[in-house]
Amino acid sequence: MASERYNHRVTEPKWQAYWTENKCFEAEIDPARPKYYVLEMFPYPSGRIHMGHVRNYTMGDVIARFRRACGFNVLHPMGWDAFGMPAENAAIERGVHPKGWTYDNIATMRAQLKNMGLAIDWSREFATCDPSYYQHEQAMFIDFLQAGLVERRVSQVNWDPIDQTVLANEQVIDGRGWRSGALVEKRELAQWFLKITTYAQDLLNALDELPNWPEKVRLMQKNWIGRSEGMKFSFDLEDADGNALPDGLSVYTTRHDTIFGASFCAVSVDHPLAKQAAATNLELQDFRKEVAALGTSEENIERAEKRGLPLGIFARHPFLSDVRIPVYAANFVLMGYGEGAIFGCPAHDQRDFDFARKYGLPILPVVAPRDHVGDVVVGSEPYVDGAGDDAVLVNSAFLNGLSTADAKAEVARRFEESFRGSRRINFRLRDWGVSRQRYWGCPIPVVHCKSCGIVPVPKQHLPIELPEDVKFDKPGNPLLHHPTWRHVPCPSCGNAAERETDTFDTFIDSSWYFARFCSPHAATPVDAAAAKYWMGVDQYIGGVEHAILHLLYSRFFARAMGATGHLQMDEPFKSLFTQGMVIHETFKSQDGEWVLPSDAVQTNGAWMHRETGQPLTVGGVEKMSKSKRNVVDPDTIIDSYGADTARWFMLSDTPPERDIEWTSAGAEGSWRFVQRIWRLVNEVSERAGKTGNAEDDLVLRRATHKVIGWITDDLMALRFNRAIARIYELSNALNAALSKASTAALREAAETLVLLFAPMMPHLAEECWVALGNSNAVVDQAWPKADPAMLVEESVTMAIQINGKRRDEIVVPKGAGKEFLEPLVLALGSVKRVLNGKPVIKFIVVPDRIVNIVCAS
RNA sequence: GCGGGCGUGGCGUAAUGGUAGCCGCAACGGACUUAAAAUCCGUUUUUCGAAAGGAAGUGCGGGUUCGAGUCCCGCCGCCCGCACCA
Repeated sequence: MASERYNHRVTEPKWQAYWTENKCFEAEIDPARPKYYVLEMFPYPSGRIHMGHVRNYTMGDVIARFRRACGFNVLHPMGWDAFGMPAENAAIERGVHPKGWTYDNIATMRAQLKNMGLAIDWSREFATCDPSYYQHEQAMFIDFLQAGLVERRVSQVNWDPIDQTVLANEQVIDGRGWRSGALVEKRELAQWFLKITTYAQDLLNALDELPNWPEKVRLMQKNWIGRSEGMKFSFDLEDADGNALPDGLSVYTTRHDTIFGASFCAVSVDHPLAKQAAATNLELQDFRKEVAALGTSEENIERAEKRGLPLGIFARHPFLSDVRIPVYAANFVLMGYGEGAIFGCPAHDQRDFDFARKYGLPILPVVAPRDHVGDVVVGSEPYVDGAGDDAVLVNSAFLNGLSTADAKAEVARRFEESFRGSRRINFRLRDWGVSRQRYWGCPIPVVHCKSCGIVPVPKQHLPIELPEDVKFDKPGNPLLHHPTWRHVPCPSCGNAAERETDTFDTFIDSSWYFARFCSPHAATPVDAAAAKYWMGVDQYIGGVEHAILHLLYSRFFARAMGATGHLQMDEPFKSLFTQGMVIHETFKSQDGEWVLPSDAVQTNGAWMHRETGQPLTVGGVEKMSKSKRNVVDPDTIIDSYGADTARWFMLSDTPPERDIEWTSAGAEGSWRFVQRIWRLVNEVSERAGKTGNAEDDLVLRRATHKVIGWITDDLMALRFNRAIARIYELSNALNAALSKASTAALREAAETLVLLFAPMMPHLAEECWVALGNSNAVVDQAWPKADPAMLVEESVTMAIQINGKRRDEIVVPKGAGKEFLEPLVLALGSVKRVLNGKPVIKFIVVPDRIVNIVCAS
């Protein structure tokens, strides 16, 4: 009966079971149909799903169901990014095993996701900690090694003292570990590196071929790769007495045009020259320590003044035989970029300027605006512009009068002629250090042998599985403390050798999972035929926080897999969408403790604690986080309102790329709409065999077919909030027509409505479909098509403007032209009144939209 | 500092250069009810006006256009990303 409420607790599990039993979402290769691969960034099994997951997976699910209805062969898989530190922390804190903890979490979260009613092919599910997954990762690493894409080298690494592991540059944020938040230290360690820099140029170029990626993300990657065109050249060095030193000083610059403005050279404190000088210079030793301790965090950089110590040696100016400039060790020169050494041109660089001011070094201007008059003077700021054609070189011998570009070319030519230097393109991008001194990760499949050196594990010995009998009783890597695991014979000579005890950065696991989903049970990492059919991902959805790390690594991995014959597709993600966060009000008690929203109640406009009655202060609306306790548990919402309500809320009102604020009022609103739809549909189904007013039928039918077109366009463009507004419109139109239109028109509108919201609220759609008397399932219905005949309007309402101001409106036949409109409009009382006898200068008609009369004002 | 984005009712938002505010939330009024909840109907940018009907209005100041929330120039504010990268 219509009076009965829609009961999600019964309905939702029923339809979930139906979809599962009928294998509705299990994807199979079908060359006859176009494929569509929808993927949301797979979750880390932290314990329970959060609202961010609900939003992300709802969006992906709408796309999957919509595309499926449109006739695409849809692949929509799910898996688990299952290696990582939290599992080890749980082991340390609670004595559970990382493996058990992880798989338990997966079981919980899988059940939660299933409650959401997602159209996922669960037969393809895997976790990255499954040996059947990571063995392929190990095999590919060996291939990468043989292809020269892997290097082991001793390097200064970012050491996280809390997690006791190395971090990639990308994982250091403001000088702190991205996970632990600990101040990162510098250490020298032998590490494995994936040579992402091999593809620096290609990774940069290909960004232009990703038009369906957000501009923001492409820019972030561009900046991260950081290409700069410059020159590497060397200065001759001499000691204080003018005796030539054996080695030169190699520097990198992008402003070689300013060479005549050079007044000092500066090297990093880690530069060999600085280290060498420090051996006999106590002051310099202290300075090096101090700089190392400061790190490179943002605040430090802001605060740190430019400082340096002279090394007591001098560089000869390459073009001025009588000029020599001092060499400093300076805190603002980075060893990791260029040559770890620069020449300073204070007049045209802010840092050099600050440094020169502090140490009284000459500031000689060598670039000036083209239209400058008289002597060029240095003000309180360096002149750093002048890249274009509006600046010329001055005080620069043979460069005088040239543009900066021409001057660069001339300096480069002279340096190259004299073999003193060469043009050089530098990238900010560093190779990817992937060794982690942790247990819960993929073991790196190599053996260290005293006689053979580094020996890759033969592929037939893979997977190298993690031992399960490990202890977490002391800091550091449990694999290193395991009594037997690492002791193995050398695969090459058979003598006693040791396994690598480092494991992979977990970002490797997530750098190719999308390819594995194409053939999750294949004996090779990727089955070529499956990948050929399914790849690339047609729509990838995730948080913008992965704009650099995960997305750049994945693009690199696709290339490396291409070089080793595993994948024939450089760009894995054709379209990328970065969704906004879920935010929520925060509450604080009087003693400054964060309070759960579920404990906050409002009485007479004031917030108080549900139990203690203590008044609460309302804080900002912020990202849901455990620390601020402003979280809402999806389970609670799904239990009380149903998955469809939660899904509907996540798609409503706010555009998907923006942050959405979860409110209980909004959730209740969504729930009411679910009930309203149920009531409407039942009223329609009870209204059998009634004839209606032809006029009302037409109005309803037109609304129905117009909405089909709108929603189709909106879903194609991922404008979920707009699609939802249109659904409300159609349901309002249906409601208004209930007592007036014929049964046929009502049924058509109701069935269309159900099909249109089915991607968003699939359970409700199925139940309504049955209530309307259908014996099949919505999941098998094709997407509705608008009847063009219903889109043709005979008359339109046109606005009438006078001098751009709206004065009236008029209903006229569609397509009415100027000849028809002019006499009609000018005869209107409202128009006559405003014109007040003034002559019409112009009569503009925008067909079917607007009439604008221009008259003297 | 560099780069990007955004600024519209009480709130979330909508608007191929063409009637600003669709749709939702909240609020208010009414119906139903013994009552409440739920539901249904209606009102809701501001302002003047009894009404009819005016006026103003998309952060601020200019410009282009018959016409600007939308395009251009200059500001202000907020958000995000990057940052001693030579």
